Amino acid sequence: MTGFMFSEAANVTERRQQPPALAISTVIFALRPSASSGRPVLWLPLVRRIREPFRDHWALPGGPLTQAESLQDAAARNLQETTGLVPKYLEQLYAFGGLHRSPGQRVVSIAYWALVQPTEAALAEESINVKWFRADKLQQLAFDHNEIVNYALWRLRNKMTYGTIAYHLLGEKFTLAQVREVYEAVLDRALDPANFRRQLTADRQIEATGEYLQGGKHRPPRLYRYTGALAADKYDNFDDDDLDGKAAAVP
Amino acid sequence: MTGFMFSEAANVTERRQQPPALAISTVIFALRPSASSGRPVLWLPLVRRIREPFRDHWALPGGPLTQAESLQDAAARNLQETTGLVPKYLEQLYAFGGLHRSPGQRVVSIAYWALVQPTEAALAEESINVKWFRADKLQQLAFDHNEIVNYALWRLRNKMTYGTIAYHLLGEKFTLAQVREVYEAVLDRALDPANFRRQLTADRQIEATGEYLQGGKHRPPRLYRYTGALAADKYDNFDDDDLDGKAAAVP
DNA sequence: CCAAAAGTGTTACCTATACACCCATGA
DNA sequence: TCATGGGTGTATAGGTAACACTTTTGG
Repeated sequence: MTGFMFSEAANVTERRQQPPALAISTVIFALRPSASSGRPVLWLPLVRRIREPFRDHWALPGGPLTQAESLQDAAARNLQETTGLVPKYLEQLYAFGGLHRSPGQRVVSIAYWALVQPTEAALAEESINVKWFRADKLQQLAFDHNEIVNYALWRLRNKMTYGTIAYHLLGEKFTLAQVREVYEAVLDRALDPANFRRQLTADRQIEATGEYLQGGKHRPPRLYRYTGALAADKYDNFDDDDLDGKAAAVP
Repeated sequence: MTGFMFSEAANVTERRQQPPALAISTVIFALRPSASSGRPVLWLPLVRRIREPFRDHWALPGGPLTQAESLQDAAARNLQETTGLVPKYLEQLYAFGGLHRSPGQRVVSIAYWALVQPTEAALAEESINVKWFRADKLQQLAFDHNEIVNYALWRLRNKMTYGTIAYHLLGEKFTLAQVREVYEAVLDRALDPANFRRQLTADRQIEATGEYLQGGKHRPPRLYRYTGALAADKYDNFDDDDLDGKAAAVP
């Protein structure tokens, strides 16, 4: 890089004057059958950086926050532009605001994480600059994006352990064994099919459709449907419509 | 306000051009014995706004993000300036980024929440513009700060239910009954003293000091100490589960 | 001695787990 | 028919809740 010291000095000056930039990053998870075992594995899309810093490194989809959209909307738009998919689940992850995350101007990134269904069409939407990777075998990413992904993975496993989130990685109808495979893929451990089945059938959010999945090698399993509220916990969609608000008294 | 329409028009123009401002807000909880029952109750400090918008309304402590400090540091500084206290617990809560939180320029607030010990000195540090209020009886606050407080309360109750967080609201030494009172105050329900005791004594992070609390009316209880890790790691607090918190499923 | 909180013991119940076993289907 | 995953039954362990009971102090 030419003029290295000069531009560094310029950066120092900029840092003192410019406010921190605000960006959105999104960790997008989907399941894809492993080529070897056939079991589902977590994948996520990354974009290749086409300019400095970290040129040619892979990074999370994202970008600066546009004026006209809420944080959630910005994340959803990034996701749509990158994968062509509409997420079944989208949640704020964390605001990363360390001083030296990015060389040059200071950047505060608000990270989101999403679950999308593994439509082949979507996964096929790759290009030279957008590619899907296995979440458990990531190379060195740009900025602190490895840490963001790790935190998202931690959160996903947590929700998978305690909450009801697996269905967002599946289509409308699914077998109980498919749900179990999702749990096993994310938590990376085997689960007892008998007990797992009992837990799910005890959950009233899981409803038998009456249909059966045909075409398998063995006894056709029942198809189920998730009837849990996809919208509106009391705090959902918080960012969109709201009272006016702003930071408190400036000291 | 003179020139109202003119400045409104100016604001609209500004919105399109300026990037969103970044601010930090902090919800600070402490326990204080209720005047009537003597049981501990949650209180939090608020600051009076001395300028528009929401002049003379009460608001969360906070301010714009200074260049030289991380998000966590900014929150800690706000807290210190407002209460004079150093928090025993400080964790990121959520980034609020709705479009119309603040009249005028758009503001994205990264909210933190903290637990501090109920030193009288600290609670006495009030002024005309800084005052403590009961967390369960708040008036209408500035901006969307009521919702931020409500979310912080939800998170506190959640952590109190599943995690080990009550000790951060107490001093170095405490009786098991005091811990139980904290749980009862936050969760707002009675707990069985016998079973509660057993759960805590089974926890290796709770350690008997060998001392006894004298001066009570009845049998003097043992004093215990919390030996769990207090230090926040570099990501602030990663043990955040958020269970089914701010989830937003997109239809 | 009495009141009340500290602290102990016991039991019922619920749920997670392990695992034996039957069922239904494709090949 | 056999292999295999779908699906059911059942015994056990560990933890939680309910509550009776004993202990220790101040008044």
